[in-house]
Amino acid sequence: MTIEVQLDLKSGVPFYRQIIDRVKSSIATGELGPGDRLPTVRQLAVDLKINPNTVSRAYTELELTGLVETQMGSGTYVGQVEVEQDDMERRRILDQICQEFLSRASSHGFTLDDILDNLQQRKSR
Amino acid sequence: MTIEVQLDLKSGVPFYRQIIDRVKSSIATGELGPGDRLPTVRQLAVDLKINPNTVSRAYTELELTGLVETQMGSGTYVGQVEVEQDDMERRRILDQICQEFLSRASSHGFTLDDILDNLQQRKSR
Amino acid sequence: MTIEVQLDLKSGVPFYRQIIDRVKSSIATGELGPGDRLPTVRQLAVDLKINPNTVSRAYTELELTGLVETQMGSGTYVGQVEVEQDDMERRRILDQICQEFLSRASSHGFTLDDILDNLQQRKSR
Amino acid sequence: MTIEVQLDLKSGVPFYRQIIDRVKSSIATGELGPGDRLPTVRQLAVDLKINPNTVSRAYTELELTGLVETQMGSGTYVGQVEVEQDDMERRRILDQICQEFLSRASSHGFTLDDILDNLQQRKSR
DNA sequence: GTGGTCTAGACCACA
DNA sequence: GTGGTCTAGACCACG
Repeated sequence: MTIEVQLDLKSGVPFYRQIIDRVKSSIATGELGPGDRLPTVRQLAVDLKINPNTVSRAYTELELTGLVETQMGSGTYVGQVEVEQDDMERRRILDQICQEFLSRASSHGFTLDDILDNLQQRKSR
Repeated sequence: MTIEVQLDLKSGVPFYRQIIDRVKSSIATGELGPGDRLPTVRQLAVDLKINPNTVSRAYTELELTGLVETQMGSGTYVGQVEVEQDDMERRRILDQICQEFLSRASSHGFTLDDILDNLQQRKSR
Repeated sequence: MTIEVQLDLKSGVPFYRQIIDRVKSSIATGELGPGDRLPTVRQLAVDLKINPNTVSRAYTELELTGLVETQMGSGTYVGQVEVEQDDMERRRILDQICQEFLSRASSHGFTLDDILDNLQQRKSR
Repeated sequence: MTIEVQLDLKSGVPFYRQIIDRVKSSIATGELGPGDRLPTVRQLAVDLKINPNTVSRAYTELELTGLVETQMGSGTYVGQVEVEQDDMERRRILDQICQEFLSRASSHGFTLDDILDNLQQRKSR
C-alpha cells in the first residue's frame, strides 16, 4: 500500500509542505501504517513533476519529526507511532486543535457538517 | 459591517493569501456585500501585527480580480459585481484546511477517529 | 554577541551538520543565549565560502528542533530554552550520553583528561 | 591482536570515515602495530551490519595513504612504515567529537557545566 | 537502484 | 535588507 499525492498549484502552500501534510494526514486516517514504504524520492518527483530536491526536503522534515524512518539505499518508511502523555492532557490538546480548526473553517463559511462530510469521506477511502 | 481576519501563523499559507481567501469567502457567504468597506490597510496591518505591504499586496490582488475597488483617500470597498465563489473553489479550500488539520492532529498522534469523535460531540451539544 | 563558525573540510561531516553542531554547542556553553541573533544566512555563507542554501538548511533544522526562531525579514534568533522532565530521568540521560561519548573518545585513544582539557577550554572562551 | 570498531550512527560522520579514523587512531596509539592484521572486509561488514562495499572503501583509502597493505587472498595488514599521527590531526578529531558531543547534550538541554560535573565525578571514582 | 549533500541561481514573502 | 521556495544538475554514500 502506498499513497497518491496531488499538489494544489494554486493554493500558495509550498509543495514540500503539501507533501508533508499529505503524508501526515494519511497516517492519521490509517491510509499509511507503520512499516509502509513511501514512494521513492525520484518517483514522487516524477509523478508530481517537481524537482527531487523538493520531495527530499519533505521527507527530511518528516524524518526529523520522527514520523518516518529512512534507510539509506533502501527507501523511506512510516515509523512506529509512539503515543504517550496522560489522557487528560491529550484530550485538552485535541480539544484545542479542533477548536482552532473550527474557527478557521467557519471564517471561510464552512459549517461543522461541511467538515464532518469532508472528513468522513477520507475515512472510507 | 466589516470583517475580522485571523491569520494562521503555522499553516504555511502566505499571509496575503490568507487575507484574500478570507475576503473572498466573506463575499461568497454574504458576510460582505457590495459597497461594504474593508478595514484600511494600516488598520488591518496593526491588528494582524504584520507589515502593511502584505495587506496592501492582498488588496491589490483582490482589486485586480475586480472583487474590490479602491477609492483613493477613502478606502477599499467590495465591488458591485456579484461574484459567486464557485463550488470547486470552495471545495478546494475545504479540502486544504481539512488536510492541514489532519496533518497537525497526526503530528500529535491523533487519528481521524479521535477527531471525528471530538467533533461529533460538539454537534450534539 | 554572535558566534564564529569554522568548517572542517576534511572531516567528512556535512557542512550543514557542522553549523548545527556549532550553534548547539555554543548554546550549551552559554556562548549564545536566548534572544541572541545568529549571523544572517547570506553573511555566514560568505564567511564560510559556501552556498547560502546550505546555511539555510542548517538554520531550518535548528528551527524545526525548536532551538532557534526565525522572524521573516528580520533574522534568526536563539529561542527560549525549555527544560523539563524529572531530575532522575535527566541524570539518566546525561549519564548515557556521557558514557557513549567516553566510549567513542577512548576508541580514538583519548583519555578523560584529554577530554576535560578540551571542554574546559571551551568554557573560558 | 585486532581492533574493535564501533560506529556512531547518529554523528553524521560517514561510516567509511569512522572506520578510517578508528584504524588511524589505533595505529597512532600503538594499539595496532606493523604487521597486525585488520578484520576482513566481510567480517567487519557483518559485525557493523553495514555493506561490505563501505568497509572495502575505507580499506582502499587506507591503502592509498600507505597505512595498510592488502595481500590478495590473505588479508589486510598494518604497513611497515611507522606513521605518526600528527598532533594537529589528533586535536582536530578531539575537537570534532567534543563538539558533536556538546551539540547532542545541548539538544537535551544540558549545559557544558552539567557535562563537566558528570565527567569530573567519573574521574574521582 | 536508494537517499544525502552541495552548488548556482531564480523568484517570492516580508521588514 | 531578511529568510523561504524551487529548480537543474553534479557528485557521494549505500544496497
